[in-house]
Amino acid sequence: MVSDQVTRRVRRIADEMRYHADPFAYGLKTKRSFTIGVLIPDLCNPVFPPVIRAVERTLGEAGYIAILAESDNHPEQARVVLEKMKARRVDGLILATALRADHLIAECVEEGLPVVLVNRTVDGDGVVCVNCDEFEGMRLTVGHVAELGHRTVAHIAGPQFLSTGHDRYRGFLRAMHERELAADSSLIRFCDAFSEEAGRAALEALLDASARFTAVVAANDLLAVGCYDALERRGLACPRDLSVTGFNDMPFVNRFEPPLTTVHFGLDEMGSHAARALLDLLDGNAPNAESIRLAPRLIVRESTAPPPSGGSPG
Amino acid sequence: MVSDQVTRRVRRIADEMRYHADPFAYGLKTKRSFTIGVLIPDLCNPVFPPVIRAVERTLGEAGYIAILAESDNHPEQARVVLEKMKARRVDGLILATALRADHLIAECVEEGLPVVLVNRTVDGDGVVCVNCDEFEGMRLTVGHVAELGHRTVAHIAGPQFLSTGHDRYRGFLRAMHERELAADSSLIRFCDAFSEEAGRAALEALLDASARFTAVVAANDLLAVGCYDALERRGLACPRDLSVTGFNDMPFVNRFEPPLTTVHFGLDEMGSHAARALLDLLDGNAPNAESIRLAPRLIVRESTAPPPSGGSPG
DNA sequence: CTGAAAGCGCTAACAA
DNA sequence: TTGTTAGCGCTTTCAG
Repeated sequence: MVSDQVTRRVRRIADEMRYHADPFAYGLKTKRSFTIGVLIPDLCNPVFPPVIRAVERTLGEAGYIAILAESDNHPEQARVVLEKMKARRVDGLILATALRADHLIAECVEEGLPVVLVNRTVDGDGVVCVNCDEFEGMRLTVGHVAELGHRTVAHIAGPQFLSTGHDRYRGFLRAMHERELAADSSLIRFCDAFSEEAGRAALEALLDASARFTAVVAANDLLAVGCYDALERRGLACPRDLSVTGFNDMPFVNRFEPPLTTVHFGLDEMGSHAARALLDLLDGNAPNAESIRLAPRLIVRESTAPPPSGGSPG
Repeated sequence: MVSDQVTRRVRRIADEMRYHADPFAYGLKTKRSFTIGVLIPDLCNPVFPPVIRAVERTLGEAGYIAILAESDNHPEQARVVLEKMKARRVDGLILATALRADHLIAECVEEGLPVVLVNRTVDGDGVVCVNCDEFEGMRLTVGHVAELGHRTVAHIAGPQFLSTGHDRYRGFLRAMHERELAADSSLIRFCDAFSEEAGRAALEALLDASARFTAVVAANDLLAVGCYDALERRGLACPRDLSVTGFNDMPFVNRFEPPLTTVHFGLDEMGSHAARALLDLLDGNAPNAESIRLAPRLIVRESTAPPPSGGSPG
């Protein structure tokens, strides 16, 4: 109802005067903050920066900003932080911290707060998730070590209360079965965190036990580099004495010693998908893809090799 | 004027009812958002996560939240993003993107918006900076390679429009002079970004030139790993053919091949100092430390060794 | 000392 | 279609 030209002129002058609609007044009236809460376990895990970056970009293009917080892997910390975000009147949430059975999420959903999970899923449905196809990732990994000639392969599993830990564990079992390899339960160790420290401890425990194995499939890259540490402490070499694989292909693992064989998927892609799904929710549309599952790809580097001929280190 | 007991009871009931003062109404009235803008060049540079984490923690304890944005090393992007932050009515700014002569910062200061620079300084004064003692870092580095027996040392310098690039360059020159080593200008290459790619290109250029050198001091870790790439392309080995050093000791460089000799300083410490300085400013106090300079420490790892006896690669 | 009311800068509903 | 106004939930001032 107003000419384009006038619109432009007004816009220009508004810019010149550096006028911005006051977000407080706007929000007070409309209850919208154009702010999204993004909750991750740990910023210093190199997996997250690429996804956060993609999330912030995608959100930013739509006029939203993200407020970032870490849970430090503590559910009670997650609760505190979530409460703060709600107090800040966030319009929606992107969570990378979800437990498999997470009442915090159920709560948000009940309150009608749009939520998207990234790199996590939750048991049951009703909440949009974007993650990697963990089963396929494990199939690729196990296939690779099997083809290298490994028959006894160990698994350093992640926390089973996290979907990534649980799905990769189940994926490992299934893939072993498909390859007709025995998944000896004494060759599986569960970690209570996705950390280098936990990975090191788990592999040391495995090496201390009498069982023999020539390859170890870790549930993520951090766990895998923890395995490097365990090997170093024992004076063993990777991949000469033991092949190790990771999951995530986080930045820089290609430069590690040895460069890590791992499962790659688009971390930035994961972030932008998640943000877009949330924007859909925010627009009141059901997101066009209910849950998004990214295709993984195995990146073979130098941490895997055929098994040593003279036996195993275990 | 109200009893403690009553206060507690009210607090408890408010919590139970999940009452939160509305930030919109509060902000509309008071013009305070309890929000800080944090601007960094690039989230995927591993230096930043630790500082951001520390910043967010410190700010969070004081009831503030951070909104994070990346400039992608583009001043015009920085301007856009800063404008958005101002539109969001941030109470203050923490900038890791400052140019040495940055009118954006001058502008903020004029507007009375509290600003603290982190890992950057700005020419002249009037703005609080927290960074590492770059000169001392370079003194440590040059001292180390000199003591290893290197006489001809090259420098891959960072962008000179950034204080880190400029100060480390000057620090290199000064340290060489102190060691009575010639700082041959043909052995110095300037990069226009702190990136692996720029570091690789710079070292390749140096290797292509006829000058000889046995060690290269890179202005940061990313540049240093770029040097690794250049060496690999030429079939040269570090440190056998060439010693290389970095700066920052970013996470995981200890796992690189070879583990990088580099200058360490507390990234988290830098972040918390910056946040605390900003909180001081916000409280109307002049920050108790005008500008904070962190002490560096050299971490000797395996990327440096005595010079090869048979000459140099250059 | 306590309680009422104005007003922050917007949007949306309504009246003209 | 256009202009006016109530009111969002706080803080702060001012009157009681």
